[in-house]
Amino acid sequence: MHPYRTHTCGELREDLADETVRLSGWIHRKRDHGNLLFVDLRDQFGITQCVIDTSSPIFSTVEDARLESVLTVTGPVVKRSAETVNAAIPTGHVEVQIGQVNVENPAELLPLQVNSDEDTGEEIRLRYRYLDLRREKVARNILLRNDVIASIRRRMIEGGFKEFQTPILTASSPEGARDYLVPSRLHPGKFYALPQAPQQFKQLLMVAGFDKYFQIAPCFRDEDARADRSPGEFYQLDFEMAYVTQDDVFAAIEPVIAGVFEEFAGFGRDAAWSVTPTPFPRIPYAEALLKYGSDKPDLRNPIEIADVAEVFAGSDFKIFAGLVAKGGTVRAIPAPGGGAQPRSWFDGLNDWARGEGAPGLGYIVFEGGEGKGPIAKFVAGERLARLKELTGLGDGDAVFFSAGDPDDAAELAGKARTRIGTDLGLVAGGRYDFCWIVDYPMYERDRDTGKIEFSHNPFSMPQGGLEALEGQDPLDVLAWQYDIVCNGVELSSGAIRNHRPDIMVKAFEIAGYDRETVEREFAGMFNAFRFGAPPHGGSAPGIDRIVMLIADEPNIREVIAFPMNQRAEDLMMGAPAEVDDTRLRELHLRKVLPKGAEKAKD
RNA sequence: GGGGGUGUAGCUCAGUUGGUUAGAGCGCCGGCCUGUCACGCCGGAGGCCGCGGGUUCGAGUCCCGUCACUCCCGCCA
Repeated sequence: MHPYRTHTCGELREDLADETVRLSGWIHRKRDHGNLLFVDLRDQFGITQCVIDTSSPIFSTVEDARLESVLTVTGPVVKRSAETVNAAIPTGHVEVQIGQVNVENPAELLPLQVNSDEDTGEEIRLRYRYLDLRREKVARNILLRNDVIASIRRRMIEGGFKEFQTPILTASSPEGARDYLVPSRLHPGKFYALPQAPQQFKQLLMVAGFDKYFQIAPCFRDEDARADRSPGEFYQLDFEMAYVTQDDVFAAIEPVIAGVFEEFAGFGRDAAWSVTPTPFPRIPYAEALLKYGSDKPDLRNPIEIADVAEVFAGSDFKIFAGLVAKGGTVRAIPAPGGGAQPRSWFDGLNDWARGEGAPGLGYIVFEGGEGKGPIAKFVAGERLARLKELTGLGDGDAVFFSAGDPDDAAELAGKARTRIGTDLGLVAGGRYDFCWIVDYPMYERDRDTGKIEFSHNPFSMPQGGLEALEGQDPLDVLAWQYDIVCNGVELSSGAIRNHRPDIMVKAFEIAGYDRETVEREFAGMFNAFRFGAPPHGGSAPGIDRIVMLIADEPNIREVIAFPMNQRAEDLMMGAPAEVDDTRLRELHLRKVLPKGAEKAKD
């Protein structure tokens, strides 16, 4: 007989009755009746009830073993009587009569309760992650992650993509985040950088003649964390295709994404969530900003923002009229059915808006064919009629206003849209609503410096090519750049790349980089593009976020086996850690500077 | 770097207007219990109330500072 097990803890059924089996696992729970003891033995596959009574000489060995100790038990499978069947678990029709036991590893007092789903503080969970991972919910998420990745890989390979590995120790890349640096021992004073994404490598694979590339790629960025953004490292489904248009990229990846979501849409739920059918809707960036106040709109929220500048232009409401006259705008956020809300709800939204740095949120309630509320008296007659027309609202509804500089007004309107939709219970549940955001501007003006900068990836092909860059205001140039968004979460961004050195030079020149800088900073790619580069494009959906959405988890740590905390520390392994001077010297580094010294000039 | 929230037993939390001995559930230790499956019953141990300072006759509670964790902004696709 195998020293540890003949079956798993999820495997035994009635047909094995009277057979002697051996199981190994953790003590999930004990029920001690004094002369009769039940032990629930758990492994990845399930839980099996084992039983022993005082007639056995090893009774006290089992009784003394604490929860989460690892046991190997041997004994006959016994069919349970009808009254003692536990229909709640698959193994509930049988139990194992413990004949022999071996305590493989006893457990000390636990810092967290494995057999409970009660919340435990993040710090303890991460410090004892191996115990946290024993818990049903976390373990299920991590297994889901495996299944999702396996499904993605299968679908990509079936789609003709080839999987590649690209370097981890590489040069700083131009993504815009801080790099993680690794000092070189062989080259004093020089550093490798961990890749923020395999961006240049995948483009170089296209130049190399490989037609469809993909990789479940680790990416490293030294930036602060968020609930949906793990610090330090994360994984992307990085892919790239040669000789493609934007339509081709969408057509290739949509069935993969939609397919994976459909496959797992029932995860942990009574009913499967619906998934947007392909092709996913495409929303131009400018339209998204106007209608949703965001380039990652949650389409489960039915509210659509309207531009109502004309309603207030030249009106007696001098604040808005003045803003419009100065080139500002007024955005209306409809609140269908909002008229039924108490005054305190309107006041609360106003307080919230002030907390966001806005002067407030003006509003009008439609009632009995007229407008009510603090600013309603300024919007009467034709203006009121036009407002109703633009917002599609009527009696019983309310509308809020966000006014000011178009960018600011759109942003506040977007946040208000989310709040109002949530407050009024308008956001649909049980759905994965996908869309593409397309037609991103190539450039934007930095609000502080006034300088023209790349708005997204500098390697995107401008729509219209070189002519577009030469012929018009750079701020009007659109890029072949796109994001895929699901339920308000940005899953990826991608682009048709700029594969022409002449257009690259021009594009960077507009953003203030001379030819020499481009040739030096992006040497690998720039050189490659001189030797026959195919038109190409791709994208890189975030693996962690896909799993997060499928698992319906609000925090990315719930779908990562060993995440760092918000301050990018691994509490379990003790990383980052100090190193001794000998090792620093070997790397040609001197003792570290005291805290705060990074700001000083020397 | 900035703002919000939290910090009380091993874990999750309660703790009234500042009041005398800081509680509960789970876990742990001991006792009873042969059909439970979140077993039940009885008893027990376990507390720098994050840390430091202050106000007060008296502080878990109020004030100031600080640290940790977390969420958000900045940052980052």
